[in-house]
Amino acid sequence: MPDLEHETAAGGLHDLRLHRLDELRRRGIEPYGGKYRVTHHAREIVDDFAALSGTTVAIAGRIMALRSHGKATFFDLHDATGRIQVYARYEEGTPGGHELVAACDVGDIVGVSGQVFRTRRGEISVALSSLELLAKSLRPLPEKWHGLKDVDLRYRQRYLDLLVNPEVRQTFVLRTRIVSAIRGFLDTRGFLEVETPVLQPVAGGAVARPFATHHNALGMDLYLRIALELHLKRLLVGGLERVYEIGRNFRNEGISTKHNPEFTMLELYQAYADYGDMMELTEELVATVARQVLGSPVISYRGADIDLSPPWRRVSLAEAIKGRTGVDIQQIRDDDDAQAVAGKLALKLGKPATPAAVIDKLLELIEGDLIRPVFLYDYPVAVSPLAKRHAGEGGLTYRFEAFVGGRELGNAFSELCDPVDQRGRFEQQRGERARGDDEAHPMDEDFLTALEYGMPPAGGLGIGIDRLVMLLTGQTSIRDVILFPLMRPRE
RNA sequence: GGGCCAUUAGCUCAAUCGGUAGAGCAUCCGACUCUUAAUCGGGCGGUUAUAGGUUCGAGUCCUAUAUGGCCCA
Repeated sequence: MPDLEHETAAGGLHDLRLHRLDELRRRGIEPYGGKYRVTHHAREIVDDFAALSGTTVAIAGRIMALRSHGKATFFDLHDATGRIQVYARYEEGTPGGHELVAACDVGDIVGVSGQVFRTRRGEISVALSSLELLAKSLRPLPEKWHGLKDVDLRYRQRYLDLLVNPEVRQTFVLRTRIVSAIRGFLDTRGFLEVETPVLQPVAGGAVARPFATHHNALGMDLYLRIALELHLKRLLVGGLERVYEIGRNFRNEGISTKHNPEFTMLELYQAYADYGDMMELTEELVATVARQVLGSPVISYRGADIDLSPPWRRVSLAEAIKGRTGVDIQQIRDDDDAQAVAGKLALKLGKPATPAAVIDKLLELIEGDLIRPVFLYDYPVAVSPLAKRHAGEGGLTYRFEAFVGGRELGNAFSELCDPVDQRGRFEQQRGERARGDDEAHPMDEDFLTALEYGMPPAGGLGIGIDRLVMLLTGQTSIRDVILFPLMRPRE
């Protein structure tokens, strides 16, 4: 037997509890249980106390605090619904149960049955009549009062973050409810949820660098998808008129408070609709989800109240950029124009000064000011290789982006369904790539073949789910709405 | 990719001008039959992220590295 008086360092604690594990087994107590028949949860017992008082319940959860008074012990049991206090009392003649209580540590997962009652101090509790150890904990939990604050540890060991920081748990519960609300909204409007490939020979549908991988049996290089778009449009060709997918995209780019290499997008396509319909759908969807999940279309974000109720303001991209920077993007027609503007405003592009690059940069400059919901519409063809050309305005497309809280929330357009025009756009993008823009859209012959069979005119919409969750939960970092954000390995 | 900041006990944090590394919680031992951040008494726990350097002396100053955060690209 180790010297318990002196075996209490962190490693020592681990050894100590391993030793206790052996002790328990030696006494015929298995510290890792199986099925436990739970009859009630903490929340129910508190909510239905009047009905449950005096009845016997079986609950299970983790011991998060332990207050031992010699022959009486109180502990806080946490389950998925909340916290309930358990009261264990030493009774003459039944010492066995009490010994087991004494063997419990903070962090252990136990099943308890007993009668519901209220203590003298008024706390609704369960008076323990039997205790079953379901999982012994070998490591100390983070501090009970201050929680876990070290962001590095919070992301790397998210389970601890969830365990001790209730507001974190709440954020992720909201995330799930938001996604469910979106599904409900779309399902009732006749949209069909589908799944399309993550592994693709050509990664298209967006402007981004893909992750590359390899299929051994086929001896074939593949990419992880960067967007859902091109496969969903193939489904429009196939006669599915309203489809959507909520799926993971992968982009091989830097990490920031707005970017995680894998993130979740909603994309939906509606045949015979246009980008005006997509604006209405966007504002309706976001406001409905906010009402369902938060109870109100007015949210508080970074100290500002933002009303998400439709209709949202609509401003052309050209007006928005001109108003803020004085630049008329209609006048940026070729690389010379682009270079002139880039030089005049001292834009740092990081890639060749093409009209597309300069317009992207200008948009980035004004983005932070777009707090209240707004649609910026009619984007140039140069930055919209998959959107239908504007009938009236040369060089523009029927495309918009939605902004809320200073961030892009969604991107939509009337889909380009002319296969000849689409081929031309891809050729154009190939040119951009040849000039050094490795994010330019790749040629996709398989997709063009599909278009050549005839794709109905359609409106398409993409919404960044992580961004939407950030907006609705008041988080300012994408890592706080992704359970396990990408981290460099430690050591 | 660049700049700035952080890294001290399992967790949350102190440490004056460069002069003996501390506290609370957790943990261990003891007391205690209605406590709830239980309380009371007594202990254990540190290569101050890592590797170098300056100095009589470094948690503190310098350099590099690692990880993270914020800002910029």
